[in-house]
Amino acid sequence: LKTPLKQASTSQLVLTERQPDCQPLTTPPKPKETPPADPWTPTSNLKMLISAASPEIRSREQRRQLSDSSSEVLQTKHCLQEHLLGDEYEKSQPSRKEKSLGLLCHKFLARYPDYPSPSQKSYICLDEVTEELHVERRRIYDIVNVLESLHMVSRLARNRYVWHGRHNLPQTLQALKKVGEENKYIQQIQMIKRREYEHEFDPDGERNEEMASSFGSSEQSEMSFVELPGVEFRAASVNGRKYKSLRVMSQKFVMLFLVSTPQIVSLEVAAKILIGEDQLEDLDKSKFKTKIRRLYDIANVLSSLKLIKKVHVTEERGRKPAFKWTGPEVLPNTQDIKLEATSTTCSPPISESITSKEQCSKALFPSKGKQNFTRHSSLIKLVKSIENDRRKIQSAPTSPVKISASTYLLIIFLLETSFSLFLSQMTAEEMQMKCALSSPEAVPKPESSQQPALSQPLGVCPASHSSVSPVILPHPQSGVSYAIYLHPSQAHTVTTYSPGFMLQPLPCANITGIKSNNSKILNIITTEEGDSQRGPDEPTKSLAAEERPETKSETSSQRCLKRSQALPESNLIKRRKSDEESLDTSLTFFPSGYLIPLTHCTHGNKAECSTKEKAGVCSLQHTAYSSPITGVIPMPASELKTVNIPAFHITPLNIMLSPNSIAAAPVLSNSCLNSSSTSSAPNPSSSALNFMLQHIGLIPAGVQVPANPVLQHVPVSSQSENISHSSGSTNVQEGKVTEFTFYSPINESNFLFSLQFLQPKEPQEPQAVTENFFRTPGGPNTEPALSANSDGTQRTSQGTLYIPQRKLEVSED
DNA sequence: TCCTCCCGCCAAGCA
DNA sequence: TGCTTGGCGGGAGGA
Repeated sequence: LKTPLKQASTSQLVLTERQPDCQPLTTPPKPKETPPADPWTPTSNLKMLISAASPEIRSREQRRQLSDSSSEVLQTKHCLQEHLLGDEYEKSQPSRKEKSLGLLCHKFLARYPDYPSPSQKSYICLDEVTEELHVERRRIYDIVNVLESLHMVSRLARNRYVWHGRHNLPQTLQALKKVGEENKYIQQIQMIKRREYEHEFDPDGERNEEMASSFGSSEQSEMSFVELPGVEFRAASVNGRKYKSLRVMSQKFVMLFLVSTPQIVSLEVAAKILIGEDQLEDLDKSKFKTKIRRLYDIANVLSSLKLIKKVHVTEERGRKPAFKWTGPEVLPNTQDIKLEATSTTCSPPISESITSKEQCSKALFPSKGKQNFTRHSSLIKLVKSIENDRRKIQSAPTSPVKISASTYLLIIFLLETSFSLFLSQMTAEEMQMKCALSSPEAVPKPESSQQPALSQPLGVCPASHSSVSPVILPHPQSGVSYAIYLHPSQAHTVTTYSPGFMLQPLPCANITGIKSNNSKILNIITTEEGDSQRGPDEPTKSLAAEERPETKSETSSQRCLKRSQALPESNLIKRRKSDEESLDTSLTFFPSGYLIPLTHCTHGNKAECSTKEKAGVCSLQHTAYSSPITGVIPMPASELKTVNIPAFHITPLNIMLSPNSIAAAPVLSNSCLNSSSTSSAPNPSSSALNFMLQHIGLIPAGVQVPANPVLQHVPVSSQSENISHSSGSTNVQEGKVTEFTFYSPINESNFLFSLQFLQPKEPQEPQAVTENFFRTPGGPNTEPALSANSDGTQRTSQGTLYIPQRKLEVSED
């Protein structure tokens, strides 16, 4: 049994990639030709190893020669060591980088083909490897253990492993994803992030206790090595150490990527989850540090396999190392994979008919048997057909459309509530949250009829700790705006029913990957993902980073408020994908979503848009329509290309409306809008609250909930800097902001969201509401909301819904 | 200063 | 009992 030979092209590719300055692999020079007097350089050993990986020297004889030469080189090294002074010798040693596990793994992988012939088994002899690579066995174990976790190798006997290559990788990843879903890793991630967020405001809170309960007992959550059928697992030790082994850690680490959306996992979160599964009560620094060390080891190997890539996630608390999944996309299981676990405490067999996603679906949306709604060409045709029908309906003379702010808020709240319920497993009592709405029941958005037909998308981020993020954007063809609600686990089978709204799954495998027909009107809502795609030198990022205020002495509520004010500017800079390069980098982040037409609960007369539509200026109508699937219009994937959805959003919601919108609101007086004093702020109507609560089923129809006392009106003096940066608008820079801040009635320190009303210095004439009621800031060239308007006169008339998010940037090293 | 992770001790367990 | 395997954490290089 001999170590199999690696294909020449592969080894050269891998090694030259890692060592771009090395020579093309040719027949290596005989080591004997190396003059002994040559100084031992840090790269000489590496060059020799590269030569060793060359196929030309793969014959037994040549390998023997190489081995001889290696020993000679070692002798030379020792000799050199004797003759050199200590410092000189140390300097002559390979640098730390050149001895890194990642590079070693590259060299290791270069020895074996990615896809070995199934008929010919490849064997790995550890002694051989350690000798040829000149490393300690210990290091090889690190590599092999991680490879074992992916079933790329398996242990055959002492000192001997079988090389499987990447043949098993898709199956393994699929299995790991499934197990990860069943272990609710996504929820654990969310929980940790939520705890982190809350910890900012409650540093003395009983964090561990809550976290322990969220993780469940360590026994229950303990999971051992995930095996594949046909890949025998023969760990050297079958004691308790196995459950802490690098193999299991590696698998768990990979699971985190596979269940996350986006597939970025910070080391901190990963370590906490791994610790949490072991012994949460021992969550001390040293243990955390150790986990981090091991994760680095694993990450190095995974990076060498090109499964992950290191990035940095910058959020408000600083820059954190993280890794982004760059491996193959793991599609949802189409057939159950029988997994075997070596632990009795492992998850139940995965062959159960009800998958995690289905369970999620049922938990979330318990009714209506509709399930899959697969995006298919026929579906697109159907959508077009429906849209045509709707156009015909809408072409009838109607009155101008008014969009209710409560419609938006209702959606936001509904989504937030529903998903929070599911993800955080809120209690029923918590669900009785009395969330007051300060907004008018109908806040029309004055808008010029000359508004470009294809307007800005609207970004909406839920208020807190939900793992899904809706984005509302107009639908140019249909004239209806939609909330796109993305499921973090790429749910593809979820169908929901909710009073007044229907959520339609949009199972786009890659919603950002399809070229838009109207890309110029689509804008990026900058998110963490968006940031991650942004080059480090892009101005928006630095702008956002610079403008983030930081005051350590502020109180929690102040921080909340500050966050709510600061976030828009830093995160809602819309970004337009103007070239293919940027498009490419935006791929694969949001594989699924739900579309929620915002036609429900429109108020006032319908828009008379037949003529406008002909003129191409009024294609968006927020009118109720009655198509065969009323209320359910899948968003063509082409329009989703440039939409980035925030994924981490333990985020306050910050809604900014134009004063003109407010002016048109029947229940909000101008005095309120014009006032920046707390005393004069009127208590907002509770009708919107009742409307919303009824819609989400928290209270029966007819029951009225009084205006919520937890609503706080927070006057904000001219936050011109915030506003101007976030919107890019110049004509609101000097505006006043009246802000309503919503707190949870359960925990008043729990900031939910804030509603800000903008009043520019020069009031605009109230105008008829159009589809462009809400806008996201930014856009093409970072000012899409403005640049979309050709005349620029409508900017102040456009209501703006700013969705702040936690400051979080992802940068790649 | 902090991140990153090499390095090797040493314990568990196998042959 | 020697060897293999691998958990673990000190501490140093590097950013």
